[in-house]
Amino acid sequence: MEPAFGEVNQLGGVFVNGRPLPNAIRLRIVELAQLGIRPCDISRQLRVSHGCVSKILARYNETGSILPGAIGGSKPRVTTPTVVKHIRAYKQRDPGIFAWEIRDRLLADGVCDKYNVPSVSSISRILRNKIGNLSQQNNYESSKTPAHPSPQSALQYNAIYSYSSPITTAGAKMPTSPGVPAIPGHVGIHRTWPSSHSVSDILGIRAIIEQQGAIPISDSSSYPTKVEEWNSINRSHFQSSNQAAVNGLDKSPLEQEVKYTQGPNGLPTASSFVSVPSMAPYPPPTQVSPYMTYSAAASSYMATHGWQHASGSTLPTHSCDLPTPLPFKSVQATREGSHSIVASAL
DNA sequence: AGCGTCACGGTTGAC
DNA sequence: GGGTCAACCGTGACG
Repeated sequence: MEPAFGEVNQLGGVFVNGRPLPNAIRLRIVELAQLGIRPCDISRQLRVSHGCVSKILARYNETGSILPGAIGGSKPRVTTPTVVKHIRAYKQRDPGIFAWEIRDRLLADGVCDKYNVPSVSSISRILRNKIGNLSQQNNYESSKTPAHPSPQSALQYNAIYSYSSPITTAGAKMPTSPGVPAIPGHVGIHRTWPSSHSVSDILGIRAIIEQQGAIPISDSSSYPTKVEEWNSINRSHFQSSNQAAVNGLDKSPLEQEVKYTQGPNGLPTASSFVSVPSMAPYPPPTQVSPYMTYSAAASSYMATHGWQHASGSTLPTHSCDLPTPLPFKSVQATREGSHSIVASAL
């Protein structure tokens, strides 16, 4: 059950333990950093722990994505149907083939790479469990018919198992690679950034005031429900969407966040309470309700149609990427080593 | 004072 | 349907 209320950190900010910060806040962190605001100031202003700010910025710097990683789930199976299909084909072609030979062939044929090739024992298990019957059947059939595997049966098999790349198919939940949060090209953020605008603009103070009436803040900044879906949503929306999906980042996630906002009792959840006063650089925590923690700006301008300047001009729609790398002194070597693959994809 | 790092307690989702 | 496990999360504290 989602907690209706988050906890309050030392800075007076609200967070939900175990859950990512709202997209809007994450985005704001990156924005502010891009504007040259020091992480410590970002931390205080958004009332997010500096460790978190550091982590988000480091991740952004490394991957180009502000999105959190995929939470939950299991490692990707290496014995995908495609792999099984190939193993089966090898076995059919050469019933005496060894598991290690199959493994080599999977690599040689490009079915797998060194990172996802099944172990010999896995292959043996596949041979035993999934292909054993077929082999026996083939043997049985071959005893009745000339000893070559029926092309037809192979076709049938392919018909059953053929499935295109999970990524290229719509497979929304098909993992790109669990643990890989967001391939920047897909998820994140285009490498363009709004033209220069003032801090107050980007903080959206005026925008909040002006637009608050029309667009409930709570619609935007609440916690995401399924972060993992963001990626697929981004994938599907990113290129096609010509509306102001906030930077490719995330109109859809924001829409999902709306769901998250709705607590069981109808009360606003963590980040939905916002106040303009909370935009003050260092509002005294005692003054501010914990539920005002997440400043309005990010949420509200995220909620509006595109990143609207106070002037009303809409910022570039795919603007979540920054034009230049953030001025980091170092890139955090996170424990999430798997992300380096993503980073290298940049 | 600012920042990187990591233990901790928590959530999530595939298996 | 529920348990397990391994991924992730942000906080808070330490250096």
